[in-house]
Amino acid sequence: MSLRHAVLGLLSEGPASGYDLLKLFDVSLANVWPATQSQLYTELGKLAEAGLVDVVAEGPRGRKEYAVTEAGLAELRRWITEVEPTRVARSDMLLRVFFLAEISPEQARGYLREQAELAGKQLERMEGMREFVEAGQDNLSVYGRLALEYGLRLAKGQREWAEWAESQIR
Amino acid sequence: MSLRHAVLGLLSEGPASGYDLLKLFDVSLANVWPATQSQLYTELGKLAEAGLVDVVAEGPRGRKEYAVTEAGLAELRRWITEVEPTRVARSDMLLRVFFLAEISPEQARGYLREQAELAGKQLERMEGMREFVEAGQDNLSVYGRLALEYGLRLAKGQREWAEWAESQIR
DNA sequence: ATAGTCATGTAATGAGTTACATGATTGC
DNA sequence: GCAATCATGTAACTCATTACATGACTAT
Repeated sequence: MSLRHAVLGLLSEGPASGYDLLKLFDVSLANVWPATQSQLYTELGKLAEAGLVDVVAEGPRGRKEYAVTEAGLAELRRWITEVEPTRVARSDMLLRVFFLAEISPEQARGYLREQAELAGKQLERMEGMREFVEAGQDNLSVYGRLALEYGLRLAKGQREWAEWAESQIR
Repeated sequence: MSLRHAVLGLLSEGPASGYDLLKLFDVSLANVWPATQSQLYTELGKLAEAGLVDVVAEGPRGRKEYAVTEAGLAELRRWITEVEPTRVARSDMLLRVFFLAEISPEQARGYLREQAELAGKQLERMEGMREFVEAGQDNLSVYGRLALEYGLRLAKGQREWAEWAESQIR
């Protein structure tokens, strides 16, 4: 049930339309909780029905602007403080590692080398995001910096691990 | 479509029943790709229908032992070498970080401290798994060690990050 | 005028979770 | 005899992805 809370969280920064949220997801939560257009509109509908958000304005082209309600904010806070984050994060990258015996050592090393490179590329992308996020003064940017730092450390660790793992295979 | 490949991968080590696989998941892939009993039996059915596994024996209590076919192995190898691992790993732990402005600084620090502690506990659990995994000589254990090392590094990094992040909030 | 972007919605499908349902065999 | 464990299967529901469908407004 995290998409719901992602939407409530974004709306807590100010009212927005489904379309706005879609773009907001792309620049902020994309690496943490991606969402599709379809999912967003459906969720906004459910959220409105549950009274956690309200339609506060209608604009051109059928644009509907949503704002989070008090009940929505309460639900967001409850989720942050009282619901335990999911223990396991699925990783099909790591799942493949278990089965590397099924391919040749050269191929296995190739796989790990590619993972190291991908981590490197992601690292670069995130370094690029940094200046963007550093600029913002809104809540999302302030705390987004903590999340970005996590991402940077994760990518570095992943690259180092993949390089080490490659060296372990002979 | 990773559950399918997780099953093929486990069966590549030798024939097993749904029940066996369920236990195997718990001791090997639980932290990387958890699966429920229900999911496993359903997937085995589909896999058999697709010709990627065969029922090779039937035992007491309706036990069915499955073995991976050549086609199944080919599919497993194709998946490892040709299918790109998923880019983003969803993290509702990190998602909450974006919205920490919604709760008090004390609560936010508390949240991060708890994440640090949870990472510490997971670290201990994995240290415990280490001796178990170090003992095995099968393919799954050999490559499982690489995955375990990843988990250890990840947990350490996560703990350090959470402690750092906590210190950033005033 | 027309291309681009803004804007919302639905349908189909696949994947994952929880709960229910059932029964055989084994060890004490 | 009875509890534990072995063993499989199905149903209902939620969540996520992809594709389809439609149309209004804006800038050139």
